[in-house]
Amino acid sequence: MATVSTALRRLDRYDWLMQGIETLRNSGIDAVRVEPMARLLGVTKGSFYWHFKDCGEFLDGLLEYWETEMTDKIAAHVKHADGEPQRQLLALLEHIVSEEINRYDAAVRAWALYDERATKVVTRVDERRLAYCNQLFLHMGFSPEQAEIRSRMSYFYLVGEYSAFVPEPTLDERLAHVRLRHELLTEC
Amino acid sequence: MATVSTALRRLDRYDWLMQGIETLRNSGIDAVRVEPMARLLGVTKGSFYWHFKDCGEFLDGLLEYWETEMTDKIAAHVKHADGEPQRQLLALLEHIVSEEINRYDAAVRAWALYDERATKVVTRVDERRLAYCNQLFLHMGFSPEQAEIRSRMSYFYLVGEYSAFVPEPTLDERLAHVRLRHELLTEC
DNA sequence: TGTGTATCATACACCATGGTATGGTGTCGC
DNA sequence: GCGACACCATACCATGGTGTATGATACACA
Repeated sequence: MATVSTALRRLDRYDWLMQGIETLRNSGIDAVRVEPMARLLGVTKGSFYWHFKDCGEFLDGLLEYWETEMTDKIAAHVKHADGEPQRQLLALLEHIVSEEINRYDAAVRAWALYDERATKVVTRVDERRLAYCNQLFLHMGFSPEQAEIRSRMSYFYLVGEYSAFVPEPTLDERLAHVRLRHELLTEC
Repeated sequence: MATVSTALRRLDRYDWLMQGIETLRNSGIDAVRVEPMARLLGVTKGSFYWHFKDCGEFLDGLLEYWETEMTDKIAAHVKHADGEPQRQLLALLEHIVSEEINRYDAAVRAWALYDERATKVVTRVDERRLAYCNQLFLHMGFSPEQAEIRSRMSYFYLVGEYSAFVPEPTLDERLAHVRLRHELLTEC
């Protein structure tokens, strides 16, 4: 057998995790299997079981990656966005919509429906986001009751838009929608 | 072997479909497998393959059942709810929230993420619901642009609430939320 | 040049499932 | 009480997955 030595770069945990994220996004958590991913990576599952003890450890790694990426991105945005809360909210919504920060959200949510570990992670992320949104409305001067309903309307819209199966509007249209929602929720 | 003849009722397609719906709701589409369901039903897969040609036919049956149940329930509600569109919308939202009409929605949406047949069905249902909601706002006198954003806010809130992982409020709280949303979206 | 180590390949045992082929069994009409 | 049929059990094969044990291989460094 001619050992064709085609620039054989060895893989590490990160390569496997990236393949897992991609497979999760494209085909769902039940397509995240060792042997198919090994084929995609051009190796065998011997590689997988070198880097990970078993599937459980791999899935925990996926969740950890997703959670930190989510919180880091939000944190990075929140930092350079001070000012009045009204403008802060608009900037946040525009950022989420234009950056497609929720790109993997649907896949992880579907996963979390039937996996307790994923449920815990998604719950933490959702509660953090919702609490942040709620604070913005409180800082605008709304009553706790109004802040709650308005923050929920802001956040659930995003989740619903990514979860519902309606033809996705263009980016421009979505940005126009953001402004209209922002107007409706802050100016009355 | 003592043939224990424990009131052995024979099954039909409907029994299998109901088991499929329950399994789908409790454990997701990837748990909808023939042999496990057969165990739950106390039979073997011989029964399944008597009533259904294969898994494809079974899954089509599940989708058909879900779609007709959804549209029938909405249609049944719409009928006896005439009057001004403003009250009609409120009645619709209250009905959806209190009847938990979206009980299987999350499971079917998760399914539809990676299955084309399910995608088509969920898309039809979502577009129908959204269009109905949109018409209500148009009848209230809102501009097409405002009707679009308000109907989307109404509907995506529901989808998002069922998809997000935040502690579900009590029924009373959710009904209070419905009234606050309705107020915000119709009275300004 | 030789040795060690990280990394992967290979082979294997084991299990779950889809689908088929065929035989068994209760029930109903006559 | 006897066929006929609806319904299910059983046995079987093919496929594809997890996890393990162990052998190959290249590269780093002496």
